[in-house]
Amino acid sequence: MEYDFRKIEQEWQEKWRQNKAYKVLNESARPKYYVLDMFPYPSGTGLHVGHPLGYIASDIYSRYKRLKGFNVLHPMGYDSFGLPAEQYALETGQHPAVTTEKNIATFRRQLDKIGFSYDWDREVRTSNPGFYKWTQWIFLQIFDSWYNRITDKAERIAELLKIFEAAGNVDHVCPGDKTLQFSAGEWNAFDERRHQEILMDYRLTYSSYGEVNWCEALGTVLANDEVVNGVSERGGYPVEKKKMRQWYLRITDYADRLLEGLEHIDFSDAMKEMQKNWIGKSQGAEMDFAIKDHDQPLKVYTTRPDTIFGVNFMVVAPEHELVDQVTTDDQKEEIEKYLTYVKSRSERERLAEVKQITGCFTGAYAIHPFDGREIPIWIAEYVLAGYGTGAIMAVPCGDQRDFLFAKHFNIPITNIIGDHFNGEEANPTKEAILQNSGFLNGLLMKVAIGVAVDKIEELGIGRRKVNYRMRDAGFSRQRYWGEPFPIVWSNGIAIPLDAEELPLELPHVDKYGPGPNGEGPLANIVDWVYLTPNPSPRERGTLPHGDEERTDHLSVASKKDGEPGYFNSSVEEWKNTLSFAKENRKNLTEAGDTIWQEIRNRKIDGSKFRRQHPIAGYIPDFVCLEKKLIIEIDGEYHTEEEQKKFDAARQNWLAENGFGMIRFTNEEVKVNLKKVLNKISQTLKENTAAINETTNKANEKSHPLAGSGSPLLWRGVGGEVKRETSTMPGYAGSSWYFLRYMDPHNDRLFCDRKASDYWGQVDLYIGGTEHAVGHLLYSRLWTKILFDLGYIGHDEPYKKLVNQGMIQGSSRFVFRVGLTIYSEPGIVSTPLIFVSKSISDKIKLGDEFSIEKVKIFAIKSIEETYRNNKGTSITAVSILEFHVDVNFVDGVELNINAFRKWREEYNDAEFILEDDGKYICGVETEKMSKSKYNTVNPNELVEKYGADTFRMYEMFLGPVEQSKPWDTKGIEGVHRFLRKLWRLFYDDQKGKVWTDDKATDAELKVLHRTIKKIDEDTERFSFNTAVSTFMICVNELADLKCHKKEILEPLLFLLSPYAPHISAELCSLLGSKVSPIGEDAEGPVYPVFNAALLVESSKEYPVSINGKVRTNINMALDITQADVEQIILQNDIVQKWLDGKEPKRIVYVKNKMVNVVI
RNA sequence: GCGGCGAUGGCGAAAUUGGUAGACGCACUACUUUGAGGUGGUAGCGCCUGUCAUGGGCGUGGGAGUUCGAAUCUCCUUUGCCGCACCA
Repeated sequence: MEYDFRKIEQEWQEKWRQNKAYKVLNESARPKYYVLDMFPYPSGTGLHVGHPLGYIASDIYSRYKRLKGFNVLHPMGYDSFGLPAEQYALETGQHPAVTTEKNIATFRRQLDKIGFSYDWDREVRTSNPGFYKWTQWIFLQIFDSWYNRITDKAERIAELLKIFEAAGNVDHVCPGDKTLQFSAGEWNAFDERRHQEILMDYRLTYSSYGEVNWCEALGTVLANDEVVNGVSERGGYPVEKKKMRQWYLRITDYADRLLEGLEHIDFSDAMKEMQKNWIGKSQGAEMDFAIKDHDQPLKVYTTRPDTIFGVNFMVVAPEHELVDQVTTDDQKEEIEKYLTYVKSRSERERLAEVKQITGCFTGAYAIHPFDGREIPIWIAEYVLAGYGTGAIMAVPCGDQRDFLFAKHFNIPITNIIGDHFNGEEANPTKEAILQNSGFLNGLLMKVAIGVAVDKIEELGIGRRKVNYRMRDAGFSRQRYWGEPFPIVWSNGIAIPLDAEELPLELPHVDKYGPGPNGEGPLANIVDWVYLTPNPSPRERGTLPHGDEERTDHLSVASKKDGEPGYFNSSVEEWKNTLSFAKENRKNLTEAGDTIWQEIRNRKIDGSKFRRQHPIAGYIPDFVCLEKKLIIEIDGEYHTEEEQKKFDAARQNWLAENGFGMIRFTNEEVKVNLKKVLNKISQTLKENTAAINETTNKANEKSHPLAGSGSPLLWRGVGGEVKRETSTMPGYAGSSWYFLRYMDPHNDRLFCDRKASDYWGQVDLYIGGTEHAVGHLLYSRLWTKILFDLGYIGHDEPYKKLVNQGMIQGSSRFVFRVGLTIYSEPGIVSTPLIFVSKSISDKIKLGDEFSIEKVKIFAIKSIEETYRNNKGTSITAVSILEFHVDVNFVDGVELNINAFRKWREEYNDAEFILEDDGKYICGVETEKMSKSKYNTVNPNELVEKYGADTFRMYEMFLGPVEQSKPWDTKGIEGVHRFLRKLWRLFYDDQKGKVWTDDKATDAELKVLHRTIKKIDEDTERFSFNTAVSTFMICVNELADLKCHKKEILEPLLFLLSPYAPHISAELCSLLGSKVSPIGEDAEGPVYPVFNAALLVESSKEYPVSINGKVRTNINMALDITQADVEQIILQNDIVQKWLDGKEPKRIVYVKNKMVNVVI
């Protein structure tokens, strides 16, 4: 019986799927364990061998934990919102939802082949409304929160309101505007708009104008971590600074807690270091320098207040607000010139020319607070507006940049550190004794820092200050394929949707181009954006479609109801309606006029009524848009039966959209105006409840206007109401997805507290380093906020993080000959010639002989093509390198035939080979990528060797955390091992060879050594050594000719996490009572190590002379020092090395070794 | 410039606490199974040197140090990768 891995793997995968072997429940008597992979972005290129590395590692660990008796949560999903799908849509017109769906299917097919133990019932996709409903919901919770510095946690905005009403903001500095101060009285006197503006400056997600990273090519803003060296991380497009309204996460409020939290989690040093760097906390002082002939001081930030007497000049950022004010008339021109120059330079140029020294003197002087010196104020690019105060005190003897600047502009340098400064370069030491430093003279700099700040604070010219490099994270993108913000704007105030109105679904678009004014594609969908009933074309902004093809909900409704006259179906019709309405206003009835006089100018309840204002294509007598109330005065026209029918249909439609209507007859108005007005006032008050009801009804029916926001909240705001048209960034969904896995189908909450309390933190998180400061930081932030708000019980999402290394591709190159041809009679085409590695090397080195050889070869080829062409000569030969698909290369030898077929133009290519007739390719290790033709498809390997082999080989390559080049060749060794294992059970010739015989001590020793090692290795993620251990074990059992079930069955349980299919098959053939997959286990089924079996009574002690091992001597393990000495000295080899001398010392370490020192 | 991580045979690597450096696998060599290829099996395989044979010297990027003993600890240095970067 052969090891037919294809059949075995297919059958078992099918079986596990059918009996839901990997289903995980939220309640269990067993302890929980949560193993998580970073879910993939489903890209169009599918998986290469680098992707599954982490998945295999986590799968092995999950299976291992399961066998050890844990209830293991091991889910998988897709981060399916994102830029690439949308870029693809822009290029091809295919809807991102469609391509994403397709890509996911491909991913799933590939993943399934590898035999993972995911519970697919818990799958999440960030682009599913069922998922992003909760992303939006969490966003709203964050929106409704602020950071209380006193309790040091996020709290609800309602709490903040209470504080403001009672005490103003004296205890709570406004993070958005630190200068803002108001008392309770002032607060209470502010109007609603001012309230909302101030609250926005406190919210943890907020919208504000700010400098953003704008990427023109991508048509969107990017977060700081998405910009690398001045270009976009994706695509490498230029990024510029631009002022725009954006949403932000106030992550800076959490800087300290994010920093502090790192102490309690198990991340690699590198990872922690990266996060620390990103947060960039620095301790220093902020201090004011008076400016000569000027009221306002210059505020600077420094981490080295001890160097205060070494200041020789001040530098402020070119963008600094004081520049304008302090520049003297003499310098105005120079400064203008410099500012123009700075503005002309893109971010990229600035970064590229970091070492260039530029700057300009403003003509102004600051006054040194201690010695009264006048210090010139300069502006220079090297000071950034965004950090600290945007101004520095320059100490050239201690700071290299200041030093270079001083040298460049011939500014004198004060030395305050004596011999530590050599005049050649700055010395940033803290160990020097200060000189020329007034009251700090004679102090060690380290000590002087504190002394200086104390003095500064005492004089009231500055204070201790902590600064962070981290900025608030941009949270909006001018893009389509992301979560829509559950926010509507009304007269500049952001109003959150009600929870019941979520999810706010992403509307369908046909075009993905940007909207007007730098807005995203959603801005093009007028009907979706504008919630003001029946907005005018002016309100709508631009018109996306041609007039004739405009088919919005209004016209749809009109067609449905068969009311051609009442609803607009085109702009033309709308205009008609409008002019009709205008006409109507001139011809008010008597009753109408009576009412109008009573309700105009917000006379009733402050509600704004309009008369004859077109709405939903019809023109009611009066309408209050804020409260969605219509008043009709029943004229004669409407008494006709036919018109009554229309009225009913219309009223029905209006009701569905949240409009209430009250009607009066002309008589009523004339006879009892007071009663009529009372009724209006009454209805305005009551209407809110009715409106909510109708809105919900509309939602259920998924009317085009469904989810149009809560009218209740618009009260008192009025005016144009439109949706936020940005979408959330890629990291929104991934900031909390690990919580959704715990309770994936919950439609009442993002995750039940019971579920999150049960599963708690992710015990093991495996993924790449590329998310160090993006996803990992943001998800830590969201977790902390959700914790503060009481939705979950832990404030760090991941207990332990393991970063898998990158698998690099091993690229292969071919060397094409580049020829410069001189041709007498006319043009000849260049022959396509490829030379093998050694020849190309020689040509590159300028080896005359090889160049001549190639020339002759080329001439011959040309002459053969152009028979009589004798006038051709070759003047120069060069070498061009091209990536060649690694699949055409066996090791380094090119398969010439396959290569010829690769591209049409290669069909007739000629090859100059090595002496042994082979074409040898160039080799280089680089990132695995389709464009480099060095990707290896895991499915081809699974097809050829099986999933078990593939899994083990990926692990065998080396430590999971290390980057390493892929080499397909080695997979044979692992495959050999699995076949060797199989032969312990079944032999090709003899068939079944396994027996029920009793195991010997030697065999048990082999088994238990293996159990111990595998257990330890798996526990510490040393999967490569575990695979070796399996190999050693099988080699030893084969040597012992051991075919005993007693030994082999436990071995299969050990192996099962690594190679589940073969283990399951062999266990089944052995007739095992328990599955090695662990699906039916109530408790641990993992083999238990029995130390007693490994106890030895003696050991081959290595004996070294002066540290070099010379022989081995077998001695009892518990032998004493005295006995050792006696035995050792009798040994021939030791005698030989002693050469008659007495040993100085004999070191004996029990269970280790013996060392004789001569 | 700052920070982090590494450097061990032809290659991927192992050495968990300072205790026999190179386990395991690939590649390679020889033999064997087979008609042949593949497969399977046996043996060899760090470098240098040497023999009838036991052997000897060197060796974990380089240099110094601590130690009876260092791939492992300390200092210096070279170099590679990764991250941050006019961050005051």
